[in-house]
Amino acid sequence: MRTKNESLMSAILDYINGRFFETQDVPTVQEIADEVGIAKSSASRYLSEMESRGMLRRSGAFYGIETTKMSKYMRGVCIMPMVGEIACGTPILAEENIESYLTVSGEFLGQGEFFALRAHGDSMIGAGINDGDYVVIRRQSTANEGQIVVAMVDDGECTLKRYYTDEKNKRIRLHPENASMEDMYFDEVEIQGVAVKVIKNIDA
Amino acid sequence: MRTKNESLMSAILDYINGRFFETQDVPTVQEIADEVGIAKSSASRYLSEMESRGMLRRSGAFYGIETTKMSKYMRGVCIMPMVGEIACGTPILAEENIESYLTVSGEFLGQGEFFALRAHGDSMIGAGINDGDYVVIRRQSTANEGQIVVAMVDDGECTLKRYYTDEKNKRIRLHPENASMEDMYFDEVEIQGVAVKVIKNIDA
DNA sequence: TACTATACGGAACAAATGTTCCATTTAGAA
DNA sequence: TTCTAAATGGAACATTTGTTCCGTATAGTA
Repeated sequence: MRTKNESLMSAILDYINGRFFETQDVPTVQEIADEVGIAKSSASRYLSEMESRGMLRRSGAFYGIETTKMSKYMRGVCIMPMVGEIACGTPILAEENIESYLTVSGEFLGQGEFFALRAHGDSMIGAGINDGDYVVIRRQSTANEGQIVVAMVDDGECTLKRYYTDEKNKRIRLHPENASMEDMYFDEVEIQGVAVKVIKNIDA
Repeated sequence: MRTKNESLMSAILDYINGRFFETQDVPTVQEIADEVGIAKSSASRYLSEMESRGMLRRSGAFYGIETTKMSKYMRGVCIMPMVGEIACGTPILAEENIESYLTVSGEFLGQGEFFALRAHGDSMIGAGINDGDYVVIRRQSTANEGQIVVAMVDDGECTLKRYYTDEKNKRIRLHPENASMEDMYFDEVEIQGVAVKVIKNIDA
């Protein structure tokens, strides 16, 4: 008898994963066949065998291959806009403000909708947020006492400060983490989200 | 006469972008037609019109739609493995060490191959790297004086330290950024990469 | 060596893709 | 209202998809 070609299977798996991690797409059966040098029908048969062995799963009829490595990558994937300068008065996530995108997968961020904002100035230096750092924000319109928030104040400007409420005066206090700056008070601010992570460059 | 339906085009564009940013795939012409409530042939015609207007591009025959927003996202995309605990002696990027993946796009990282490592301990606290932070590493086997490197030392352990060479003694000095720890000296270390970014959680 | 179960490759297949053609409908102008 | 150019929708089309069938080649065993 003949034995199943194990090394061929791992070659196929490697090819699928490699393709996916390079171009984010999935090869067709024909492409797999060409790659490893077998007929399309054989490739199809191999894929079936590999599926029954749990090496991959196939969803629908077309383009449905998913390997465990891909699943690991896909798990809870979320595309996060990276916002640089915010044009005055525009909504934060307006198209023109978005510099690029970051796709985050796994349990890295948890539930929610996120975006990243490039910090400007030194007002939060005490919280470890320096000029030029990216701050990952979870979108939400409320905040707890002492959280770092992105708030839009009267003039349409966005600012990153620590958030406090003043029960007595019914006012909101935005507190910069910088001894040389003073707190700002507002009757109302529009909270855009809460900071959850900072991405810093390492000055080499 | 009749005029072209501009709002339908932007609806189509929104659908394509929305689909892509949610599931990372591209809808078929039929799906687009169903979505906006027109015939497949009309959808095909709209796509051609939209392409000639520069709203999107179509590469090959199948599944070839790419919008400018997608291009912006795709630009220089790179999938970065996230490494947590490193099993002793295993290569850093061994499958079992990878917790999840981060896809980075745009000019965020620049050229190179990257991975992210969860920092362990307080040895680099002086450089702003705390326990549990993720450190983004550019893979390379050499380093400049004073750069923060991931080095594999004799026992197969990986460590994150500042890198110095001692010209006189021809030895390598790994310097922790923590006053309470002492420098370590080695005849040889295997540099895995150089730290370029830190991702920190915000303690809320 | 001879035998047999198995793997393989080519062709045929149904399903799905995007495109094209053409008759019909529609919206705007006269 | 009538007319006309343009947009629409349905059907037909070629292409590509993945699968199945069947005869052949192959590898391992006796």
